[in-house]
Amino acid sequence: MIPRDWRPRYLQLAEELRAQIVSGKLVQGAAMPSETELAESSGLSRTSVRNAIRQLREWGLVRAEQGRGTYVRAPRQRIRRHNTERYQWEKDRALLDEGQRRKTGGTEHDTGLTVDDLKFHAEYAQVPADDDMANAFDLPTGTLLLRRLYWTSSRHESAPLSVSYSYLPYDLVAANPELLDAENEPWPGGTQHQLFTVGVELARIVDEVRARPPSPDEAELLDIEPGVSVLALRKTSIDITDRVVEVADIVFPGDRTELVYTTDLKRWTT
Amino acid sequence: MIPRDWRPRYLQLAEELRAQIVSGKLVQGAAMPSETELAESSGLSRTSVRNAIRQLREWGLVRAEQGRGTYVRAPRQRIRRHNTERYQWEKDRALLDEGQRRKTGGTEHDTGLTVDDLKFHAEYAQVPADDDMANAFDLPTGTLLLRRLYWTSSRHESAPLSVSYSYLPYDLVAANPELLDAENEPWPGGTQHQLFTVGVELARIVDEVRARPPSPDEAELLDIEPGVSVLALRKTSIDITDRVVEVADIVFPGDRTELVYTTDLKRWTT
DNA sequence: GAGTGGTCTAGACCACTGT
DNA sequence: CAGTGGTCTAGACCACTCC
Repeated sequence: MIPRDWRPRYLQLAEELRAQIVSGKLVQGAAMPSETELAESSGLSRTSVRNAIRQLREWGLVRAEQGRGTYVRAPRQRIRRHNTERYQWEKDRALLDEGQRRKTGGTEHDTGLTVDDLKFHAEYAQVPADDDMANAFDLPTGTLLLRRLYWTSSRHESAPLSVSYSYLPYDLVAANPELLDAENEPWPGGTQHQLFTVGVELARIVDEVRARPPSPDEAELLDIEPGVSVLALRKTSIDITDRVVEVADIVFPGDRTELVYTTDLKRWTT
Repeated sequence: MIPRDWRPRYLQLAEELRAQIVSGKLVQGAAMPSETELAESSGLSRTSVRNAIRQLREWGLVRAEQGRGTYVRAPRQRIRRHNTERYQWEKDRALLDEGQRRKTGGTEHDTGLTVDDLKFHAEYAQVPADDDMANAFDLPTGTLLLRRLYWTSSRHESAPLSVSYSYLPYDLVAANPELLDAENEPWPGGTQHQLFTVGVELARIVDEVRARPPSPDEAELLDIEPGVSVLALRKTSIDITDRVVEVADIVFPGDRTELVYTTDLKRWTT
């Protein structure tokens, strides 16, 4: 006797379609049948079909585009970001000469892509610190900050791998006017070398990691479907005088990013 | 002239309700009006009301219970888990005598709660390694593992703060039969002391952090609504002979957990 | 203009919870 | 039992895209 399937029918449909996608029957980039077609072929109402498709979107398997159709997503470029090693590597690199610094950046480190595969975007602005930033920097609310918006995307994929807002105290970086101009990005050697030019050496970096739903803006920028969360990283850089010198809010698409941290433990001395 | 509100009406309703919740007009724990009531009072169909409520659930603001009603969620116990410091602290603690080890555990460290506020659950099983685990341990598929399921919850909140599957090579821990019995949990001094009793000293711990939608089981255990992601942490412990001795998959509710990592940087020696 | 996904309606039956 | 949320139907109109 065949056991009856008591799951809701829209879920059954969602799982049938999922099976077709993972098995390759529906190839990546291909258009799915329209909702009306699916309703007819499955014998369900369009409402139920839409419920099924909502599932598939939350699973990150399909992308729906208003007026065009629903498409099977390509499996995306995944990033593994080894932050512990990355930060030390960036610090070491800040002392190299320009030629060596120019050779490679942090993102290539993570993705295995070369500089030529990547498109880089930077945008600078001067903003007063809101309460949150003032608190993060331990400076008065309203203190002038340099806000830098970055994103980097692969040439093969339009959506960026991450979007990052980096904040620096304006007075700190104004000592080197070149740091105020977005035209100088991508800066060889990155932020740690930029800080080096104004006499700052980092002592430690604190990463706070959360998962949360994307804002509408973030969902569009990162090209993720509603229901897919983002990894939100707040990175706080502290220099050797115990002063917070940079705060960065970095947002990654949750479905293709992995953050890796290594903790080295001190030896027992028994 | 008042600008017309072009957003969908279900979203407008969702935001009205959100405003009532954050302003405290709808107090935490209180029942929301039923869907039928909301439909009447808002002049929308029940379908649209349900769309609005789905939004509120994804925002983590309300909980819907089949047959009972929809309730405003209490703001939840948040955890900030300082893993870098925690792991070193656990290592140091493993060398203390039992009385001192018994005093406190790792979870209190994170939450500020005392031992008495916490309920602890442990469940042991022997399982053969699947491909994933075999790969993580660098052992043949099918190797016998000890699988330990843990969860800890606050007495004031039924849902656990995290759910953790910890895997150990069975042969390794079998050297101390006490380690095979879940009755000995919570073990004073935790896993690092358990490993100490079989002669293992950890050299480093690698954490891999992702965000993903919860499995149905996880959603129920952690009491999160569909659409709220979990933070999934794979923690790999490596001993001083470079052998993987523990792999733990730990799942946190994304809407109330923050993982914190500190990277100490080496001084420049210019 | 034809076809797509997004919104919306007015019903219906069901499983589940409380009394 | 009545009331709740979960599923489902058979329609409708809209904004959008592409031809």
